[in-house]
Amino acid sequence: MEKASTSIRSRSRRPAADLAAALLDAAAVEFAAHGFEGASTRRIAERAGAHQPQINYHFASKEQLWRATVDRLFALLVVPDVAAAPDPASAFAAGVERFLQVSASHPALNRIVNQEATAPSSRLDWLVATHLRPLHRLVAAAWADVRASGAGADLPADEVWELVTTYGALRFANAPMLALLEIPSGTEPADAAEHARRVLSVLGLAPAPGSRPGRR
Amino acid sequence: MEKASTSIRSRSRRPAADLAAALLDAAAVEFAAHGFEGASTRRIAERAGAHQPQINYHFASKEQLWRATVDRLFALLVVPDVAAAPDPASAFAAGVERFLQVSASHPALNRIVNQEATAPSSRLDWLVATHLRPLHRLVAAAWADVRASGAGADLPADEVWELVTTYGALRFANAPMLALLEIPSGTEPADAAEHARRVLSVLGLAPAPGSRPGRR
DNA sequence: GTCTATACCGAGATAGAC
DNA sequence: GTCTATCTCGGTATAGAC
Repeated sequence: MEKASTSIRSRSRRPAADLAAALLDAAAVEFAAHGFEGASTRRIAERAGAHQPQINYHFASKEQLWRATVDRLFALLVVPDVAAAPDPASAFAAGVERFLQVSASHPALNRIVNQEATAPSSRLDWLVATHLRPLHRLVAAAWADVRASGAGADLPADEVWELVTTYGALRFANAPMLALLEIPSGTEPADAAEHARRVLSVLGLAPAPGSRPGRR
Repeated sequence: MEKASTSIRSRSRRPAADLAAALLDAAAVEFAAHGFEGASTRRIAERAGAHQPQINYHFASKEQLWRATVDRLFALLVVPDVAAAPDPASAFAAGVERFLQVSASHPALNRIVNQEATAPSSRLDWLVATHLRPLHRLVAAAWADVRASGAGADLPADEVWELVTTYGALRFANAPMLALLEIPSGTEPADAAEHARRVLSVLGLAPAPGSRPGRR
């Protein structure tokens, strides 16, 4: 599409950590747009302003680069303040909003997950075992707390997971398609917050900034 | 993964139309699993029990094969009985169920759409202009009728479109991932019908086999 | 219409000078 | 650590015998 800078940086002119980070940023974009098999290390390197063999130097292989990219994206989901919410319902709502904020600002996360989700592969096995299953467990436990506190709609935890990861996240992951359909899908924090409100409303956790949860 | 049959059919032993259909079936699976760029015409031909150059004979190019594959999948969505429903709400519900039945029996449809949805491309332009925009218009008009009849939840048409295409369809498109998460997602007609009931419930069109629409 | 053979290109990865 | 040069493989597409 477009050159990273004017051309490739001259010579050994960047701290190694910076280059690794630039490669990971570029890899996220390319893997998200073309999938693992469709993405090319040449284009990733070009986007990062580097030469293609640099990838094999800093990462062992294309697959290792992919894993490092995924690790970096999922790390954005860990919330700094654990359990700083007054009740299970607002804690859950805060988690959903956090997820959607990251989904809006880093659409590569859900794009990569959905690219892998449609076919069995060693990458999908790793993705589920390393990242998705722990998250899924966390969400299930948190939803059980919400329900035990009397809040939330009468939905099983798996339905909640599906609603949040599909209806919640795809608005940002599929932004190029929605734009062509003229369905507005802003990615500013305020847009993500508004979308989170809609998702939470389906979950029976209506506005909930203060309290007053259990609706339905 | 696995050979189509024992090996490639001996010689000119299949009507041309059959081979074209077999190639389209194989293409749907491969494009759905690996995306346009990740799929290979060699594997598609192999899966169809044909030789790779046959693809360029029956279809002009990989891209033309892809378009023919998409056309064939979207053709499954056209309902034979138009306007055979007593009221807008049950007509809408029948359309949603039809969509989810096809999504369950032919997961390639939504997989291919989602593969393309994440990045601009000439394929996405064609997909939206040819198939998605007409469908989107149809759904918007049908939802307006539902709302005018006093039925359905207080949601804008675009939200309804998003809910149906994401929460509704991804359960089947992402089945390999959901299986690893041990989230049950059967693809039998009864499973699809049950899922349709859940989706329709979110839309405020609860059971609605007979009538009694407007809930919320 | 179908086959074999192959042209041509771009992929990921490696060697070795600097 | 970074570069150029190159290896090997698999991709799409085409030529031409049958």
